[in-house]
Amino acid sequence: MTASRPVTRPGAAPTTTMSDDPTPTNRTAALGARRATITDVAREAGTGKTSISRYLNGEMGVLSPDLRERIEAAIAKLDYRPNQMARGLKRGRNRLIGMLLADLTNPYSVEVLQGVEAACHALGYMPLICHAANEIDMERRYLQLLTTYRVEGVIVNALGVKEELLQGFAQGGIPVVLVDRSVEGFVTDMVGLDNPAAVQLATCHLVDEGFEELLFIVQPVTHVSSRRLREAAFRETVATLNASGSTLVIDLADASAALAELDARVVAAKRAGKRVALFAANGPVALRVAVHLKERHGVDWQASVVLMSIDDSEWAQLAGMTTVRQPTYDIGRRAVEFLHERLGGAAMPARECLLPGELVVRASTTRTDQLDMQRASQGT
Amino acid sequence: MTASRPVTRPGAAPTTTMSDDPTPTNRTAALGARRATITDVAREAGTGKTSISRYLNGEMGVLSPDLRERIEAAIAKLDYRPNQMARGLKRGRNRLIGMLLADLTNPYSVEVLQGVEAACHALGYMPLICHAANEIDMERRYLQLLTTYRVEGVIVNALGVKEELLQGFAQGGIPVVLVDRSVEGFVTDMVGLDNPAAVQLATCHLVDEGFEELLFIVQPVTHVSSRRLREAAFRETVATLNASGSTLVIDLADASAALAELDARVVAAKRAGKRVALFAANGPVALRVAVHLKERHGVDWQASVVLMSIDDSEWAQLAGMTTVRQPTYDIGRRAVEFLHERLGGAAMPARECLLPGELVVRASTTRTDQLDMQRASQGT
DNA sequence: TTGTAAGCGTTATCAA
DNA sequence: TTGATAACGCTTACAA
Repeated sequence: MTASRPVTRPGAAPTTTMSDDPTPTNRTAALGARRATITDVAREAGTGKTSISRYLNGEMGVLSPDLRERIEAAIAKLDYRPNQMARGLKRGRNRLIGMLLADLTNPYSVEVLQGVEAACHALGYMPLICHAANEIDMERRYLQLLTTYRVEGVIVNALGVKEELLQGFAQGGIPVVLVDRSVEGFVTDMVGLDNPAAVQLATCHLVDEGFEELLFIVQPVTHVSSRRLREAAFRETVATLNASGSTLVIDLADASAALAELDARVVAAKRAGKRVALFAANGPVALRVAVHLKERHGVDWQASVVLMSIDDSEWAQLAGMTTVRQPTYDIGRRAVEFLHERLGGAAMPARECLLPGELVVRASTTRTDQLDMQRASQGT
Repeated sequence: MTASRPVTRPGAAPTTTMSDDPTPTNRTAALGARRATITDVAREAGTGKTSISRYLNGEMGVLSPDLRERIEAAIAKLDYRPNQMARGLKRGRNRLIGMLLADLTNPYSVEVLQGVEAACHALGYMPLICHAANEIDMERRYLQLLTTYRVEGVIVNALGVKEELLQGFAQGGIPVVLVDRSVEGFVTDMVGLDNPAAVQLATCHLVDEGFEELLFIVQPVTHVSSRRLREAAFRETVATLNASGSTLVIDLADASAALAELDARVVAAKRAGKRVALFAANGPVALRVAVHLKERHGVDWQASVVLMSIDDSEWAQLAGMTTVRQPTYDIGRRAVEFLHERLGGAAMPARECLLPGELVVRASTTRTDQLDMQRASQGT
């Protein structure tokens, strides 16, 4: 069972090319497949493990140039890499940071991830990325796994976690930073979009552009604070501006009813002679709605219905759709920084970092286009 | 420095709600922030570590019901979780599988990842996901890190790795599975799309639909085998069918020249009275081209130019673009299975698993649309 | 400046 | 059926 596992050998590989040295000619060959350990290096360099460890940890001031050279040579010769696991076990910290993502299919997550990765890189952490893929069970399971791998901290883009699970980390002294949304009953650092400001920005833009009936489309707001905040901000802004607007809740897993309702409202508004604009609460909603509108109104759907959204999806440019771009990269970066500060011992009340969104104006909401819209607004 | 890190305390957290028990009232409180170890459990259960270990590893047949119950209770009481790092250190395997992705921004990667995750889950592995974000340095760095964390195997969607780096894994007895593309000079298991078949499928479709001039658009093929294979297959198919077609290389980082050339070729073909179709070698290329065409021909660009692509991007449906959908999920799954077999000791020549793509026909290449195209084909 | 030895949380060996 | 005890690969007092 633990027999030496034969290394992949050429044989009759179809498409691939060359490479035909039959024996593992390199330096590690003597050790078999086993990786060199600190003991091997010590022996090779003719010294003790301590000195190797010192070398590895950069305590150069305390090593004679001679010894240092021998160590360097030994490490190179054996192609030695310190075992992080062992290191972590001894030190009590393994530089691992858990990053739990609700849905990588949402470009938002990928972008946040990029920020997280960059910051981790800069600060010497290794992100242990967990993708719940919208499965609440997966989320729970990964959270357990993270605790099992003894991550030093976690960044959570929550799907449906309950407060208690996260509480477990906090009580274990493992800092938790929430991203995009908070978790009911759990007080901790959190980073995300300044939803009220972003929604206000967008809503004002629509009103400025002369739209008279606004329809905000959002997934079920239960337990997802960012959705709730966006919806609330929409209503509030509409009220403040004395504009006319309503909210439509759509479940992406079963959207037909909501989409029918959407059509109905659009038609009603048009009948009332109002210019109507649709405002999707995030990228996935926007895509779903766009696909529907295209099915209903044809390729030229944008002449009939105006759509904008939060999240600057990659196809937004193609569709010429106005959006609010989230500062995703910074959100990720900031989350890691929060964690880093906590890991450094910072003891302060939970913080909240709300970053501003950026309005990206495109043709969809622009006056010239509205004229087209006017012209074609007869569709039922 | 190692002082007990104060757990996040409410304070004046703005948006969040409730939770105000001032003391950590739960069971682990007595231990401070430290997680319970196997020794703690043994003491609590009034037995030795060995029995706990046996329990953890499911050797139930060798435990008296009584002891078993006590252990169960102790584990629950202390909320004990075995430390994977320590486990791995002792056992020599930590169930970690490295997954190196070239670019998560490409939905292809995310989809493959989903398959990988599912398979890992099923087989009891934990994927350690590394995202090179198109940076060749990152890729190298992550590869080093993976070796440092002693992953049991690696799945690599290569960016620009050199054979030697990967050779290091193989020689260390760590199986490597390549995804989507091979690495020159490195012979190992690999999983990906059956490029020749997929391209042939698409090309035949275009010819069947009556297109007379085909333009294949692909990123620089150097060192990315899948691109090379697709391009070759395109040329071959075109030759076999006695059709007319050419290839255009586009560098997404600096696309203007290629896009100008593209326009020129399209115009030339149309002047010659030929129906022309563009065939993008992957999703990112398709998006770039589509955005360009839209800028050039306006919202109704699809009436002027026909585009299809490999990779069924999320916006493909919105644009009504014909595509070849890759079996991404299966690719990921298969890669893990390959790894699992190697880890189980399977010693056989390197294998190659080429999965078929699926043609998804949409309006862009469909006859009725071509008529529109004909009508509007006067654009310079 | 260098080395010895103890121990991190497990599992494996061996004896009871 | 159970339990000491010795590793695993590393860091860290503490000596020399």
